[in-house]
Amino acid sequence: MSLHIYNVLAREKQVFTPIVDGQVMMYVCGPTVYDYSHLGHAKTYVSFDIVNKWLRYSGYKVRYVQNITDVGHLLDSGEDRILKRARQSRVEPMELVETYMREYFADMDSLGVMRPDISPRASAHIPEQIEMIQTLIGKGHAYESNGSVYFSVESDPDYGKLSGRRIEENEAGKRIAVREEKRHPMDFALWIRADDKHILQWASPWGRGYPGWHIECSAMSVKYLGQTFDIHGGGIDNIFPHNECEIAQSECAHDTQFSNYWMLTGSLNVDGVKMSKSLGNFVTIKDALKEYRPEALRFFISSGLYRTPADYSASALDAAAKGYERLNTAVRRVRDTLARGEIRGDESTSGRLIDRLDQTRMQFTSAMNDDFNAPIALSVLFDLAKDMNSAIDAGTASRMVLEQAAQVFQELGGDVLGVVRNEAKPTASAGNAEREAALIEMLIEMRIEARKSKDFARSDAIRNRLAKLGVVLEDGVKGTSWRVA
RNA sequence: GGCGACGUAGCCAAGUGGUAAGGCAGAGGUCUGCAAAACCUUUAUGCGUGGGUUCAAAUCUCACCGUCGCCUCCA
Repeated sequence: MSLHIYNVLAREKQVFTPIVDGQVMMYVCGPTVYDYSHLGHAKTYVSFDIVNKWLRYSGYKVRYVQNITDVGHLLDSGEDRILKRARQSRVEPMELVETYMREYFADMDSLGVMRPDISPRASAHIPEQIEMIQTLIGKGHAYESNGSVYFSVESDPDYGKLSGRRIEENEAGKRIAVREEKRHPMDFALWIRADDKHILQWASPWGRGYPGWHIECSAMSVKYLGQTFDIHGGGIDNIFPHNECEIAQSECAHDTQFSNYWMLTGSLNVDGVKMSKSLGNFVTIKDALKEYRPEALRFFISSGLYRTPADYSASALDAAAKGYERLNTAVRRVRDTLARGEIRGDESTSGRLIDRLDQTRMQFTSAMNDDFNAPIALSVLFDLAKDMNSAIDAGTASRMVLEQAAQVFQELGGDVLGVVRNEAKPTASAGNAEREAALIEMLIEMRIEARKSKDFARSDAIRNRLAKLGVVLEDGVKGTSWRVA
């Protein structure tokens, strides 16, 4: 089955056809860096990380652009949110931007999110934005008024096509304070005149000012991806006005389709309402990572569809963490069995397992090709985990089956979904790790001796003290194994 | 008020016409000195409610009830 994508523009799943065969040009709206990122951001960016990785795994050459908004994003008070925070913290605006941009990347790195190919900053693309605004004025889609420039929504018959919002409808229930400089209440700012107190300001043909929030995405996407590109992503909460305005600006400036496919993620809710900065009901990624492994957070995100809203709760995350443990226990057993060479099966006992591995790849592929259905993809991995556990228990898995299973878990569960731990790689401190392993083995031997002489008090003491150090002992039919919790 | 989603087991969550994936929790069992882990069995005659279409509906349609998002800063 070829890749199908739910295109918000058409409100249906469509066959994905890239503009250039074998190549995907993708833009995703990035964060405004004025504070720590929370799990809502994690949901969106992990979701697109999976999209990005699946496209690459499928053989596409991907150029993934995600902007960093560091100017122009206004509060409803009309104040720039970056400037406000900078003033509160008594730092330079760009110092604030730098701090939280680094934090954002650090959080994404922790979550195993592959960095975008280009992370353009709005403040570094002022000339491109001015140029685009000039084009729009030249074509009669924008007008200057009192040092600011507005986009004329009435000049764009397609305005509202993404969100399904009609200009007339909005007029009836409008709650926006009408600026007198606007011709139409729905007109939005492309360029905003700055007063003297405004620190972030640039020279322009209309005097000193700064860009509106929406124009950066239009200007930077055309620069790095072209006038028409394949996929535009973001959170559904930005469908209006932000995404709608991007389309209007770009299509009116270039007279061609902006993005062919629109993918928008569902919001992360807490007790039924959206997790957001303004409501204060958010959990930062940093705090979440103190309690849960990054793979467990990705497991939680992957257990629902990217485009439906998810509900955050401690119990939902706990359940995800346990599911993650079970899946990874199976992966660890496959790896350990291989590493220790405890292979008891051969080709005569593992024929069915070879078929299961092929089946796993096929089912995983068709799930991901069906609009990146990660929950189904995850369930396919669980089915394999169960079969591999059984095979290892029964001693029917051959070396080839174990090796291929390890590879499937690594590629699909690790490289694509990021819910499987990477195999421990040898490091500079590998010598210490070997010594530690030898010491643990020694304690296990001492415990076995104690158990043989029915000295369970002593055997339990060894197990308990190791457990306190984070080393879990498990007695199986083939002896005692250990793992780091 | 307008626009858009959604309502599936105790919880999370897939499934969009052919007879309900997966995870968590629960119950019983195997294994164990006891645990842990794993495995086996089991847990929705039913998918918000009521009509309709169909041989067949969680899936299509209509109405109603409920929840949420957006319309104002948010991924």
